[in-house]
Amino acid sequence: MTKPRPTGTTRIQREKRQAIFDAALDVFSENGLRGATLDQIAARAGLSKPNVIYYFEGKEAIYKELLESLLDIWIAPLIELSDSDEPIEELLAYVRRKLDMSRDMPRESRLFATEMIQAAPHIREVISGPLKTLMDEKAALIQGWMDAGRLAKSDPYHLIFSIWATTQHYADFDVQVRAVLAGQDPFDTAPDFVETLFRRMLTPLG
Amino acid sequence: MTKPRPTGTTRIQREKRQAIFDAALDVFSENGLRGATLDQIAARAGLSKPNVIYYFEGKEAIYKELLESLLDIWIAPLIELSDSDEPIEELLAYVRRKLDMSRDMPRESRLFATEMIQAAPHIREVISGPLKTLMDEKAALIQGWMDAGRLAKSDPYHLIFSIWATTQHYADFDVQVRAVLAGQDPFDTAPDFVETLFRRMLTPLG
DNA sequence: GCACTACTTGACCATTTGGTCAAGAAATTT
DNA sequence: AAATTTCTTGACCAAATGGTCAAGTAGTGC
Repeated sequence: MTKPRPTGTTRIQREKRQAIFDAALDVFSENGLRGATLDQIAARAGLSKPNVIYYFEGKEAIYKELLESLLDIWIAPLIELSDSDEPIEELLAYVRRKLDMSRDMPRESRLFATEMIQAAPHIREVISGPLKTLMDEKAALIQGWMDAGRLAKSDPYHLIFSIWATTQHYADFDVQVRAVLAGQDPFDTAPDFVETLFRRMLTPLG
Repeated sequence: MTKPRPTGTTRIQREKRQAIFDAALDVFSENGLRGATLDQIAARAGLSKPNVIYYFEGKEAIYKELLESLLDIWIAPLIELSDSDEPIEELLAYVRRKLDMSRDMPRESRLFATEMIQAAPHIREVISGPLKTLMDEKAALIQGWMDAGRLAKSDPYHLIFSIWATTQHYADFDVQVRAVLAGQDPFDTAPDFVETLFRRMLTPLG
């Protein structure tokens, strides 16, 4: 028998659970699951440690629920990628959305990055299940565009990987990027660069 | 007064310290500094915990010395990037070396990635000092090629970032990449893709 | 106001973990 | 082989940490 937890959705429950999620996102994205402590999360949420445990089963449960609640948001841009008369613009819009997410949701990006680097023990099934299915679907869409000559030919999977890599880099390695750029805001210049990069990659030759 | 540590370089000291570094690279790259334990490191090195402390000041010291000892190796490819009659081939060779490192040294890649994601508290000075200087130098080299019309114009800093991002992605997100590719070895197909990507990006238009 | 439920927390506990220490086992030197 | 130094570890400790619990404090419906 697990201890009873609040299941309803009173105002107070929504607020406190949200506060815990916010705090947990801060802490987990900075230190990973193992490096984070309940005390840190509780302090940053403005709650006592037992109070946090009142709302969640424990540290691991917070982490897992947080990851799962963010997964949908995280892959939404890829889901939105759909057939279009202008495949290049469609893909560049995807690139732009991903770059916007790196700018506006860096903690989420780092959270997923850390989870992936550590072999994704908590979302492995999602990755090799629904995410793979989604990737196959979108790769087929892109392949179709390539076959129709509307897009330069290349490997659709690696294309998506390279979009992920270049855009997420600005969130995950923010410190390094900013140190090297010495004060200049990366997001002032990155959009133009990545657009150029992928436009050249996608545009069929002459 | 800090406790005396072995300073000489006897055979046994070299071997044991190396064994600890190897084990630490495993453990730190999987869990980060805070997520790793001395017991894990000791066990994987085949030593007792006090024995590990005999060779290093402590957990943090192992981490820091490991990071620093790997830094040189890690940035060596960028140092090697130098002036050439064929700038595109020179840069593509750099891309290839970085991709080879992702394939052959994934633990090192993940170690640095985790450190960066966590705001690089242990190598910040290196990043904003020597690494920035190196980047400025290489960016100027690349800018020179662009000004001479031998390379398509773009932002040299972002160009290097995108090379880092795309190549390191295959090491850091190995699990995800392999899950999506369903058994196919990423490194069979990645080299061609990244070469195409950057060749198109670098080749001046008509 | 009263009864009842939802919420909150100080004090506490068991385990994990970074690190110490004294004493012994191997090497090495003389 | 005796003396000396280097290496090794079982037992131990203090702090950190995930989690519990009983007792109390708000809310809420009547």
